[in-house]
Amino acid sequence: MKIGELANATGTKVETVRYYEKIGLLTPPARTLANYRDYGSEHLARLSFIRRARDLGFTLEAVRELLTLSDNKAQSCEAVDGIARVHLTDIDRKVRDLKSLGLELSRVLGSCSNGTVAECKIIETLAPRGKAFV
Amino acid sequence: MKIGELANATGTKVETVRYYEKIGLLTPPARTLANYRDYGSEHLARLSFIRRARDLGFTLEAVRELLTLSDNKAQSCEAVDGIARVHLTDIDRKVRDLKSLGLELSRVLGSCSNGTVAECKIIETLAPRGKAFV
DNA sequence: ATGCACCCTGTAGCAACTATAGGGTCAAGT
DNA sequence: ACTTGACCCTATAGTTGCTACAGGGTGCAT
Repeated sequence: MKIGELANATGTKVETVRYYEKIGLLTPPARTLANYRDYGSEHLARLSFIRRARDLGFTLEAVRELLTLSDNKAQSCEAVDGIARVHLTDIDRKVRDLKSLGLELSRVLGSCSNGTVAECKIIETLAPRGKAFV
Repeated sequence: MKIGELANATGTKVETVRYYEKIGLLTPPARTLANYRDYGSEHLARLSFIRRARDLGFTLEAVRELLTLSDNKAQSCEAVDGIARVHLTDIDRKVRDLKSLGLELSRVLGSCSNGTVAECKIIETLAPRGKAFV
């Protein structure tokens, strides 16, 4: 498929696709006679992963790391373990944060629909954690 | 508290705190005689919210919007409703994505701990959605 | 054969930080 | 009293991750 089709299917800008190729996140695809990029379904899956991981707040470096889990079939268990473990704790935290944020938004929305404007405690849902200052 | 303490308590760089003030996300705090910024606990809560929302992949503009839910006590139900509703669907999707990503990482980790290096299907967990190209 | 929508490379601009330069403040130690 | 080190100030330049031109080629339909 052509770059515009790939971009469209993944909700990406064409320029961004070329950018990912430039920084080595996407392998350069085959070219047509007219020098157009010609992508296959593996590019589609990979780009989709990159975009959604970015949307979840992972940096490109983190994405690159996650992708090596998939790329490098014959790597040591320790490497895989290390990468996966770090990102797992990260993911757990994000799920918790998103859920409490979602709950508070639902609460505000609910009170709104029954006529009153509830006081929004949205900030408190993501209160300081860990080394809080006393 | 001083800017360094606030930054430290929220896992932020001092420069970033000043940047947020410059773009109007944080209200300018009181100053000491020596012209040092002097923050209170409301700044701590607000900055913590901003940082964690950013970490969840919300843009600064989205964060600004979420914060208005909290700031502007006397706003119309429709405005509140609109903002909350948009971000709620966003949050639901993110939770789903994070969970399947987390599951795949757990699977890889599990197979690793029992000696084998499983083939990593991490890319497939965030497969193209919606307008997939056939 | 001529639009029009798409593709190419290259470069410049924007968002959200991050680092550096050049200088002031303050508590601790000597 | 003074200096040293960790902190603060403003202002500005650099980095990351895109995004938007500029200037030109391709390809299909009218």
